[in-house]
Amino acid sequence: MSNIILDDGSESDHDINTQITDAPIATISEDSDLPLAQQAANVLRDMIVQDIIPPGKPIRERTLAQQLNVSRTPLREALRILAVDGLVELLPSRGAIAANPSSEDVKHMLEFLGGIEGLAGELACKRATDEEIDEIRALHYEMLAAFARKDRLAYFKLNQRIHRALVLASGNPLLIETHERMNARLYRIRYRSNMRNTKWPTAISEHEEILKAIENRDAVKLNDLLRNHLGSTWTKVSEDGQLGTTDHHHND
Amino acid sequence: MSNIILDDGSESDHDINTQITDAPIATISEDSDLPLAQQAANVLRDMIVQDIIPPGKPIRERTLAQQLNVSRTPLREALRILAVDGLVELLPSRGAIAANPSSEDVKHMLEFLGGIEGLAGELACKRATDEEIDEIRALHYEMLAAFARKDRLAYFKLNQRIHRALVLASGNPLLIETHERMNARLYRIRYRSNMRNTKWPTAISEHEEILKAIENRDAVKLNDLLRNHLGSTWTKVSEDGQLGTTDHHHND
DNA sequence: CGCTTGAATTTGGTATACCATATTGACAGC
DNA sequence: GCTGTCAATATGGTATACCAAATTCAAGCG
Repeated sequence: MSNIILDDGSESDHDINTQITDAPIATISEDSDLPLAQQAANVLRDMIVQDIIPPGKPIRERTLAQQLNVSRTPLREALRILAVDGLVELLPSRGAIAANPSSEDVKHMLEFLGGIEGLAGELACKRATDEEIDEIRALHYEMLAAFARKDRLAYFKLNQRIHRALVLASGNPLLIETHERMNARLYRIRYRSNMRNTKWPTAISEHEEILKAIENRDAVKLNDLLRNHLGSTWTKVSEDGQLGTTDHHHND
Repeated sequence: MSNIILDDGSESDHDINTQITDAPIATISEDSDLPLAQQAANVLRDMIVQDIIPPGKPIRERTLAQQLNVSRTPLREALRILAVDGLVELLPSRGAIAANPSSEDVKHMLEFLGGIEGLAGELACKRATDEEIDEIRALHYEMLAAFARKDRLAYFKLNQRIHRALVLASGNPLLIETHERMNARLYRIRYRSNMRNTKWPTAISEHEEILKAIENRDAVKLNDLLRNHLGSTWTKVSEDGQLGTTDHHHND
C-alpha cells in the first residue's frame, strides 16, 4: 500500500494529510505477529487521524477491505474497535462513517482532554523523575526554536510531545491511554487549528509557565494551567468554517 | 438463556453473582433492532461485570457462541469491543480471557476513577440544575436509610446511583462515558470490597460532605472530596486474598 | 415535469468453511 | 516412573457464502 487511493479513485491530496506525519501509514503484512484485525485497526486509525479518510465519509466494507488486502471479517472487527475509540460512528444497518464531531462535541472533548491533562500533570509533579523533567525542558526549548523559526508544523509536533511526556510522567496507564485516545480523536482538528492559530504567543507563554510548574513540582498550578491551556491552542470552531457542517472540499 | 451454564458444566453459584443486580441478564433476540454483535457485547459485559464469567477465565469462542445462540462472527466482534473497554484481555493467537486486573491495576483504576469523578463534580457544581441536586439529595437520604438498616447491598447500589448522578450532572458526555466504562471494570471488585468494608461510617460522613458541597456548588471542595473518596469505599486489595492471584475457587 | 413505485443492485449482518497453529494426550524410549 | 516426541484434536484467525434490508434508479403515472 504505497499510496492510499480513495473510493472515488482520486488520491487524497488536500491540504494536510501528507504533512501531519512524516512516517507513512503502516502496511498490513501477513507475517506480522499481530492479527489482521489489529493491524487493520491501526492502519484505519492512522487514515482517519491523518484525514486520509475525512470526517463523515462512509466506510464501505468491501471496498476498504480490498484496498487493505484483508477480508471483511477482520476489517469489521477493526471498525468495532475504532467505534469504541470514537474514531468511527456505526450507524445501525447503515454501516460506518469516519467520526464527524460537531463543534459541541469538540468542546466537550477539549474540556475532557484538558481535565485529563490536568490530572496527569498533578500526578506528574509528584512522580516524575528528574530525568523526565529534563526531557520535558529539552522539548520545550526545541519548541521555542520552532516558534522562533515560525515553523508551525514542528511546533505542533513538539507541543504534542511535551503534553504526551507530561502525561507519561503521571505514571497512570489509564490516564496515558485515555489521553492518547482522546488526542487521536482531536488530532486532525487541533492540527488545522494550530496552523491558523492567532494566539500563538499566548500559547508559548503558557508553556513557559507549564515548564516552571513542573520544574517546581507545583501540582495545583500545573493542573490549573493544563486545564485551561487548550483554549490557547485552539481557535474557536465557530470561526473555522469546516467543522460541524458537511465537508465541502471532499468529493464523496 | 434462562440460566448461564459455565464451560465446566457447573452453574455459577458463588457468593455474589445473583445479588449484584436484580435484573436478569438480557437475552439475545433476533428481533432486536441492535446487531447481534452489539447485543452479545452487552450480555457479555454483564456476565463479566456480575462475575458470572470470573476474572482470568478463558473465553472459548465456539462454546460461548453456542450458549448465546450466535455465531462466532458477532461474538468475536463483541470480544473486540469489550477488549477496548478493558473487560476482556486478548492474548494473541491464544484467545480471550475475562480481565484479571492486578492489585496495581486496581490502584491505577481507582486513582483514575477518582480523578474523573472529581472533574465531573467540579463541572456539576457549575452546571447541575436544582432538580438534579434535589435528586442527589433524595438518593443520599435513601442511602442513609440503607445504612441505618445495615443493608449493604442497597447501600452499594444507592452509592453507585449517587456517583452516577453526580457525573451525569457534569454535562460532559465523555466524562459520563469514561466513568461508566471504568465503573464497569471496577464494579465486581468494589462490590466485594463494599460487602466487607469496615470503614462504612467514614464513607457515610464523607457522603454528607459531598452532598453539602454540591448543594453549595463548591466546586473545589467537591472535586477534592470525590478525588479522595474512593479510598473510603475500598478496603485495600492486599487485604483481599483474591485479587492479583489466580482465582482458586473457580474450577477452570 | 415531478412524484410514485418497484425491480435491480449494493450493502451490512450473520453463519459457515477452511486453515494454520497451539494444545493435548498417548505411546515409545530411557 | 519420567521424559521426549508425534499424532490427534481443539482453537483462534481468516475468507467466503448467503441473506435481508437499504439504496438506487428507471419506468410509469399523474
